[in-house]
Amino acid sequence: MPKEIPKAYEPDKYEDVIYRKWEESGVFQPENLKNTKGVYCNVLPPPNSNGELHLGHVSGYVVMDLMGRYQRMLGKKVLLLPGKDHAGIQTQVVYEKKIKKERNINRHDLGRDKFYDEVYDFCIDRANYMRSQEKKIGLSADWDKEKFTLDPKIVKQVLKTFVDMYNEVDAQGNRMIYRGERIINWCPRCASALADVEVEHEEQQAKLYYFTYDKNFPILIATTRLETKLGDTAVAVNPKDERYKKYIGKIYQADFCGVKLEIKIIADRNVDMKFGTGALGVTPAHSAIDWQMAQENDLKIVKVINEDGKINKNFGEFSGKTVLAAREMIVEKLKEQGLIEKEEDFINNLSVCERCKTAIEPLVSEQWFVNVDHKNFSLKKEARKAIESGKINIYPEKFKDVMLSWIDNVHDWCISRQIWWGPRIPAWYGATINKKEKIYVGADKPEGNGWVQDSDTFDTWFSSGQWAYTALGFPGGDDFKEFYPSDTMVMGRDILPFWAFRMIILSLYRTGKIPFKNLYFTGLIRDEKGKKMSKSKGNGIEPLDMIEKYGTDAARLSTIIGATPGNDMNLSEEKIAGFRNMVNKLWNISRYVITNYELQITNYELNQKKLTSADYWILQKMFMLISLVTDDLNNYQFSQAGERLREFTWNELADWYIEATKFDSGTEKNKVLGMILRDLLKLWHPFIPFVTETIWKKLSYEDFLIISKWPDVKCYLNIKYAYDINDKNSLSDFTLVVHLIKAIRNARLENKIEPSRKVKAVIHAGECVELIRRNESLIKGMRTGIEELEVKKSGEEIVGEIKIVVADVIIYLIGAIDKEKEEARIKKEKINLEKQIKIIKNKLANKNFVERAPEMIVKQEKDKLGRLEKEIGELGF
RNA sequence: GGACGGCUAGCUCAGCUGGUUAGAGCGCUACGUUGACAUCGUAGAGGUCACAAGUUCAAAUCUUGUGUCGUCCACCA
Repeated sequence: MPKEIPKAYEPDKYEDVIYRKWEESGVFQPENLKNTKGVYCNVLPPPNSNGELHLGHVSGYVVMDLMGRYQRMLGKKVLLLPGKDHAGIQTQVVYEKKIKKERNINRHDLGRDKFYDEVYDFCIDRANYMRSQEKKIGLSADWDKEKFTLDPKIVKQVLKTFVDMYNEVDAQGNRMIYRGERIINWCPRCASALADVEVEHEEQQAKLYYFTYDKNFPILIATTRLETKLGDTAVAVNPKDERYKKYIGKIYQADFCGVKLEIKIIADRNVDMKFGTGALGVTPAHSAIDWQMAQENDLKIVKVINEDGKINKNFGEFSGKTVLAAREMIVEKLKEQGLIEKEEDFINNLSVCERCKTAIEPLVSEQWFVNVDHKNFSLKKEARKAIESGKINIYPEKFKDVMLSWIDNVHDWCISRQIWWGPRIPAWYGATINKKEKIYVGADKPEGNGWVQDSDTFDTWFSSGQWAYTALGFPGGDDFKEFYPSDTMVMGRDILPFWAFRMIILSLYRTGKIPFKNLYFTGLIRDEKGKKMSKSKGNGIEPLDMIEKYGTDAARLSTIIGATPGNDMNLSEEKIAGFRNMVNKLWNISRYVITNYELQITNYELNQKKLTSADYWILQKMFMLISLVTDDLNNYQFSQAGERLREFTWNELADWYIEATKFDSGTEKNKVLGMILRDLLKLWHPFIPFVTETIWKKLSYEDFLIISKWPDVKCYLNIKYAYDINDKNSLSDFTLVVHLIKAIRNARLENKIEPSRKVKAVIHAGECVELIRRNESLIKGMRTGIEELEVKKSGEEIVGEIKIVVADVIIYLIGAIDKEKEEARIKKEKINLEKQIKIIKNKLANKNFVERAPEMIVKQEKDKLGRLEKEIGELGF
């Protein structure tokens, strides 16, 4: 056994080496695992391969890796399947910025094909870098199977889904995927349509204008967007509004700043009578609600704003102007004519593009949509069923309701994007015959000439939404057959509507099965003040910097301990440093044990006659720890499991048991310590794989810790304890010794006895006399400063000395009293005891309590009162 | 407007299905080079568990209401 171990754990000396050895040994490949029972699979969320890993990725991967390692140790055939996402719009935005900055060009300068090729290379490059980061954090994934969303086999399936859904036609001829002119969210900068979920809302200060179209128009209306009024075809009022009832149904011709409008007055119950003037100018082409009204009232739809964010043709002097310029011109003109009655400051919600934060223009455009409530197969209803029935288990549970309410409110999903990066929609348009457009939808280009492919690409979530099965090699792949549906899916709570929902609906449609059995949401990681981390604010913590500084294990712990599932967590560098200390503590415990003992690592046959109080105690604690941590992990209580492990390692093992071994005379230490260290390393391994594997190696085990078997409580149960180890309230001998030692230390400090000063102690131990005698060396050795110890069953009260009472045991410290300080200490003790006694007496004086509370509880209180009164009596009150 | 979540020690948070003297880590105070660890040890101080009412023998824990901060959804023309 090696005896030379460095004082401090230095992660960078071991991490890369160990990771490489794991990889080389093939343990990340499920096929290489021996004697497995059952399978476990987690299809890892593919990060967008256009940047680098941030803390959010890390915290998610740590959870997944933790679960994967745990399941592997349970003996399952474990597959953690990694991948990368091409991330349509986001990557295009990133790359456009890059070429603008580096080469001062835009994508049109390159042309579609060249642009695509460059972005592809860029993604591969980023993917390589990000993979190295994923390895750095210890992810035990099967890299041989890594997938990319643009892998031909995967794209083929994505296109097939599109074709299948297009060909899904109900009795009325409605397709599940259809092309149509509808109002959509348009990002002028990305020059693309966006799905509803890709739009964010930001509050902004705006002006609300009260105006009429011309001097003959009878109704005053309010708007913030005067320029869109060029496309108004109606004015809507609430049907109950007495002010406007008489106008409903009438049609007015108006001259709005030189543009002829035909305005119909319509009634709609959604109009808020209290807002503005209670009358709303309806612009069907540029507002979702108005568009809806236009459908219901058969209104004309006049497009005002173009895809480039400028005013459409046919609007005279306004045509070609930007939205803002047109607005100013109209304000000017209306003012000249005295048609603006007033302007009000007003805060409204501006819609912006989730990716580039540009203001969204709602506009009518021809796009591809998924009908989420199709008659042949209602995606939303099927998804609801899968979740409600519990086939998909959502954790934490509160997200089940979030998911369901989201499902209920979902609209048809716009899946076409006018960008270049990503798989193209497999639709071809033929030469027009008889002015009717010919369309062909199919995976491959149709026969014949003149077919032109749709220039749009897919919403990236249409592709990543199929990841759960495409990544596993659907339909024929072995992994798909063996591992689908996967066991766990982990993602940040922010992408529930984007990803979780889409994966569920698309998987149900394509495979007829749920994509995964358990869906676990993590919270978001924020800075120490609870602010969102962002590069521009400079408050982000770079995971790789932290790993370099404190080690991967510390970084992993910092994202696990203190995190409540689904709740956001604040993280600071100090916190990570704290966990570095934790890792180092474990290192030093091991260092001490390894260098001081010839540890048994194979034979744990204990000679129970030789076990000491401390031995029994730590074995019991270990038994409890294994049971509880196992339960915690089975219930996704990672933080709690981590805290238990820290508590055991630091406060029980290091502070008490290891300290005790320095004075304890037991002969079984090499076996007990061998068992404890072995199992402790196993329990810690899923959390902090590197340091545990490093120590494991120093223990000269043949196999890697990563493929060792999860601890079994059986060997702890075989020990004959003097008390019930399943009862966590039962006091072991050692617990009393701990209380005694703490009380002695406290009394010394309170009496200001110099730490170096040795004293004599006399103990009147009553029934505990044998127990105290057995543990004499501990009581003397463990920083109590006791040199001479006299243990008796009972004796005369020793007056004028420090007197400590713990349960039935009385300790006198001889010749060290500081009268004043001792009095103060006793007084404090007394107040404390009295407080407790009072509480219990009050309870017992309450007739209702004694009568109605369970007998157990009443007895507990009575016993406690007896004990406390005895103690307080001993102290002389 | 709808919903959800937080509000517990100076800070970050645990406290599940009601019964503990309300806990942890960091920070703070005092002391300490004791044979792994100063990335350490020992001992402390510090909280009307946001507020109010209710249920109960018993409430940080359950119910209702209020306040406050935050998040999401819808949407404000």
